[in-house]
Amino acid sequence: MSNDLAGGTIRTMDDFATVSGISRPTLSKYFNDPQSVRRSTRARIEAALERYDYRPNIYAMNQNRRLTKNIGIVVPYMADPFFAEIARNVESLVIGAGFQPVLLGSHGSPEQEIENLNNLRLVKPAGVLLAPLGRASDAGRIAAFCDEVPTVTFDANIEGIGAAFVGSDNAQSVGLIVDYLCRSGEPPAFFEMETPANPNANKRRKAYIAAMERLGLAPQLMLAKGTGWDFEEIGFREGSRLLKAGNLPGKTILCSNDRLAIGVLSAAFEAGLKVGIGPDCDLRVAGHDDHPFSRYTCPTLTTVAQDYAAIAQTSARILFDMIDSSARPGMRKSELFDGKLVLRRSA
Amino acid sequence: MSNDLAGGTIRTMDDFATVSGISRPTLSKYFNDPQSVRRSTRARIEAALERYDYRPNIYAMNQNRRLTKNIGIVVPYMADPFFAEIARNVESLVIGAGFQPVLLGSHGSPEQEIENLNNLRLVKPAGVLLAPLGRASDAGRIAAFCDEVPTVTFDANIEGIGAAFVGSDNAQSVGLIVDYLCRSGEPPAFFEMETPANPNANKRRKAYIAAMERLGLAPQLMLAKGTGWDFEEIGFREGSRLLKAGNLPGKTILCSNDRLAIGVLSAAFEAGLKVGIGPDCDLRVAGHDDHPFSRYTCPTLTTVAQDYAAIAQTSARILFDMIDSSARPGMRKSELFDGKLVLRRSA
DNA sequence: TCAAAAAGTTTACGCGCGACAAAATTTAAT
DNA sequence: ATTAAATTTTGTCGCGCGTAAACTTTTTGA
Repeated sequence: MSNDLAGGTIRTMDDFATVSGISRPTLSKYFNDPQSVRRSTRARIEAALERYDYRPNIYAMNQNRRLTKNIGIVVPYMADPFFAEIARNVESLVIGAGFQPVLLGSHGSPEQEIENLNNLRLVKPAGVLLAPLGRASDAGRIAAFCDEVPTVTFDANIEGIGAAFVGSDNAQSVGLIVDYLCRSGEPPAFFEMETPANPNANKRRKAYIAAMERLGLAPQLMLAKGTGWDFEEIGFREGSRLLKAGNLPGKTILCSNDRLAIGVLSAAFEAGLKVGIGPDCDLRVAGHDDHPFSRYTCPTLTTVAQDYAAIAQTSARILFDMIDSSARPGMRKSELFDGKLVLRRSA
Repeated sequence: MSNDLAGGTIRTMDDFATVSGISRPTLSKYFNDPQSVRRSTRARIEAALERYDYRPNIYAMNQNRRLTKNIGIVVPYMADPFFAEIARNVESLVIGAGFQPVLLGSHGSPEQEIENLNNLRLVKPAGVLLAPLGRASDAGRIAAFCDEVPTVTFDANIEGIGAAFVGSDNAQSVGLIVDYLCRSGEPPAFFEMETPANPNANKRRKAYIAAMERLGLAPQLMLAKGTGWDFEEIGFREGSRLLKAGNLPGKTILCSNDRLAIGVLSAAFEAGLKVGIGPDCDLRVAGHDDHPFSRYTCPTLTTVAQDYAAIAQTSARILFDMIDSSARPGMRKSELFDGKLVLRRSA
């Protein structure tokens, strides 16, 4: 339905200025922030936009701008539905705030993580929401990046890196499930990787020990060999080994995360063990995170849910505030959210 | 170690030309295609690059280029590990070919899918690798996009859309597993969604019917109510309903995809049914796709593996060829790959 | 009602690089 | 060594938009 008053297609902002009757500088203002022009002007622009559906050239737009409207989102492992979900959460907040998300996954590789940051540098992002790999991360390079670009980290904390960190209160969440497990049966042993990639694992181990000691019980650690991000495989393999060896410290296993627990459940099933809370059950298994798949395991997995939404919202809000005030907050903030117990059939 | 011979930092290609002793047009050629300059020149440039680590401004670069080095990758649902994996596969091929991947997920929403294509338009990609939602897709708009941008579709075919399609040969793969199931026990009933979002589901249903008739058996369809992409939930809910109703057509269920099967396995477990191939088992369940989680279900899931790697490589190669020859192939090609039987414990 | 403030217009410049043409240089081939 | 071919250099233009300054119009508020 578009009139070719200008005798051709609308390709440039100048063209659009001509057909819409609005000056180009005003249009420029509008496209950078629709709220920055008067209501009536905005209406006129948007009416014209309906008819001609012009969209500014992002390359020309961003060329002269010191900061773009891009916001980088980096997660350690996109094929993990947990991160895919939280990334999606964050993504929609970024869009809602009028920014353009640039979503990158690190595939569990520190090199890829740095590569992602380098690629982000090229798009001159206004800010970055970074869930680092953790222990494996090249902390020095990440710190250098954070010096250049306002960055908020989430999920995994690397001390001192990023302007803020938002995550879960592992002490609280682990305490919660340890309390539950002890109240409802035999106290749990803690199953985790020997050298976990994720810093949360260490915090959870400490939280487990503290919770047990608080209850006057002896902590029992079960350490799984293996590295990388194939947690189900590690949980399965090492779970099988421990179950077959028959040297379990007890009848209740608390896994450092749900993906390990999924592997352990699979191992228990293979070994012919009945997992659950009934008197006829051989084993109780619990996890941590409320992974999207944890409600379809056999049996369904008792776990602690992280507050996805709050973590996403808070980290995004902190970043937006930094961008607005165009200043780093004096102190590195650290906001932690409580987990919620999710009782299912496995424990 | 960078000398400031120019008395400052290297910000522009002109600066870099000065310090490297190479003319700017030659540098421009190099950055657009390193192979396009003489070997000795390339060496000099790369030596200088080591010292000054200059990187061209992508916005200025892409502004005047008709086609960028961007390649869009769109998958229907990033939180599905199957798609995350195939996306990652494709991504690495794109990088290997010297392009910049732009990865987008459609969150199972046709609107988001179109939005993704619109966003891609803005970055003027050299080409796009698109795994469409399928039935729900806005075929008209996607077709319009494919008119503008060289696009190869994969995973889900929408007839006539895109310059080529690369996927699995559902007739072959379903035939394979139907044959196996019939040979090793009771013939399977086919479990799928009533109105599946994915066009593969329809092809698989037809393939199932054809395979059964070829064997002289009566096809049995089990249709699950529900829409959307929460397949595990649908498989669980509808699986529970069918199992409880006790009106199963038989003792073997072939699911249209692994995610449904994961739900069905969970439902069977809840219902106290033993799934597997032993004489003491109540039910056999098989899936399709070899989903990353299918090796950790209880029991582990017998399924048909799609040839991820071949699909990714072929679709990428076809797209690269199109880009190189800067021409649409005369006929819409359709390449299909065979599935491979993956025998596990569930059937 | 009238002046001050806010918003829009006109004009003009520059960003960093792609693209091209013509001249100069290097390399390859006879 | 000489010529042709390939490559690089010099120089120049323009992409589409951000942005600043000076000016004009509209809105606001007492």
